[in-house]
Amino acid sequence: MAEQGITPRDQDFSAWYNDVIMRAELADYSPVRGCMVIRPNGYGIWELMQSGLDGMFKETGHQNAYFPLLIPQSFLEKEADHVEGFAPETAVVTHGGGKELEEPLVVRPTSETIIYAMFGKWIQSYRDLPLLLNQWANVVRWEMRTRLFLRTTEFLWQEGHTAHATDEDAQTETLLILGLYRKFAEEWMAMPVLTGAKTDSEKFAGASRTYAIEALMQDNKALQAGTSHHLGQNFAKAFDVQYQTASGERDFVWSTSWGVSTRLVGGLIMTHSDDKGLVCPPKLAPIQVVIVPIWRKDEERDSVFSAAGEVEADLKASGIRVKSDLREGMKPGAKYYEWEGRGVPIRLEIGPRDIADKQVMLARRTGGKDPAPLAGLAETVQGALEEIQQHLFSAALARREARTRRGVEKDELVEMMNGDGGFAYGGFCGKEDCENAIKDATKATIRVLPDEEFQSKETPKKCAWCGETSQVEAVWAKAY
RNA sequence: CGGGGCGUAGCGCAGCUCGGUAGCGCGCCUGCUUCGGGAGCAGGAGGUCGUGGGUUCAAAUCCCGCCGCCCCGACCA
Repeated sequence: MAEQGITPRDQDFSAWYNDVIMRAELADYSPVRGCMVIRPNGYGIWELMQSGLDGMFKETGHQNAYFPLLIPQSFLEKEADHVEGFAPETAVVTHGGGKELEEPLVVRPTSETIIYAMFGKWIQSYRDLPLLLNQWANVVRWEMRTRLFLRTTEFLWQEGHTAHATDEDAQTETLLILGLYRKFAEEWMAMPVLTGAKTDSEKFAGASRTYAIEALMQDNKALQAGTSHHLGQNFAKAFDVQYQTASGERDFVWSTSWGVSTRLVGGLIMTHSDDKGLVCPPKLAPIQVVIVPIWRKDEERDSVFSAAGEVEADLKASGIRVKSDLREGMKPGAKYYEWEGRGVPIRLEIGPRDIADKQVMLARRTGGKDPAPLAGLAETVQGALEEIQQHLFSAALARREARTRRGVEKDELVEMMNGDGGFAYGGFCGKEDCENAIKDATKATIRVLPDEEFQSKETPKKCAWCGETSQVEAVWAKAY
């Protein structure tokens, strides 16, 4: 046994999750409590996520900017709900250069406040709107309990902040981003998500409305994978961000904020990986193809290495992220295990027999191994990568649907949430009392009030808890 | 902060009950033989036993304090 084993999912999902991260060398615990080190394999996934998302933001007219890490404490206190939500979890700098600061500086838990302070300077006219900014940054939230990628004290994310002339424009923006997040989750991460609005009790501190994408993990718990907030005029009023309209009046801007974080990496792991280690969707795999040469004698090694080099160059030329594993003194089987653990989607084995037959063996991380002719190999591999991407999405979608129940009433909701979990659709009267009662009884929360596309054909008539008239359909689940 | 587990070599652990010169597996280094699913043999390097105090001729082991980590809950992206 070369390395320690991975705890099976059905034995202990949390242990499995940590084992996969360690085996794939995605991250490691750091000397700082609650903070992780993102290792090259994990950071490579994040970089690909960044690049995919960044492209979408720019295509839709957003620009990147950067604001300070440190925020005057008084800024955070200007918006009542915001301070209430974030004050308990901030890290505060009280000293600098050996002296106590006149005003403490908060390490940003999110950047609304400092950004609106600047928006106030930059926005005078309706001609300055919309202002569409995004920043890639780190933030700090002093959480009580942390988990690698899912909740760390410091985490990496992007936060978009936009200002608009009208409520409608801000609403359109909020939903545009929600749609981008969904597209990214589904097309890049192969992770199906529900979209919808949050209830008041789950919405962002300071927002008028919060929308989210929610995914179902393999342990049937939900993961909030991204949020998009309509902030109304709350922050504009707190920071006095006004503009002059075309007709000459003054008005506060309407604004939005939205973000996804390194938590997405955790979602990716828990959506696709198996008991052998990470399974990475090809679009986000830092290494999409690994070439493992096989040989006995020296002269075989030479010819196999040269064949591997040609295949590598061929695939690279087609834009495939490929690596040759030329390490000597390591048997092929050992390499297979290592690359499987790291989630590389495709492995190409090249030995003397393959060279003689003008082929390679193509093994998929998701199962199956077949010969593939050298002629047209790049196209074959490209096709296989696309199939794997598709297959992962379909499998995840099927898993979610198998764990989804619609039209649940009290008994089924309780049984499901206290049992195997999953997404439970049911009627909701809209009262916070019912929401809380369900949470107390099952630890489940309303993940979203689903968008039309996800709503049930038969609209629930009664609240799943109290039985009174339902105002809206809700989706419950236990969540990370 | 409450409950549970744990700190001994890079990693995973044994040793602790009953005190007496620190051990195993993996990994690492060197060499030879191997190589189509986790290689074998030989030699070798590597440890203030989390930390501070106490008991003792003698502490990884017994006693007291502290620190840290993981898991489950409350808080949350």
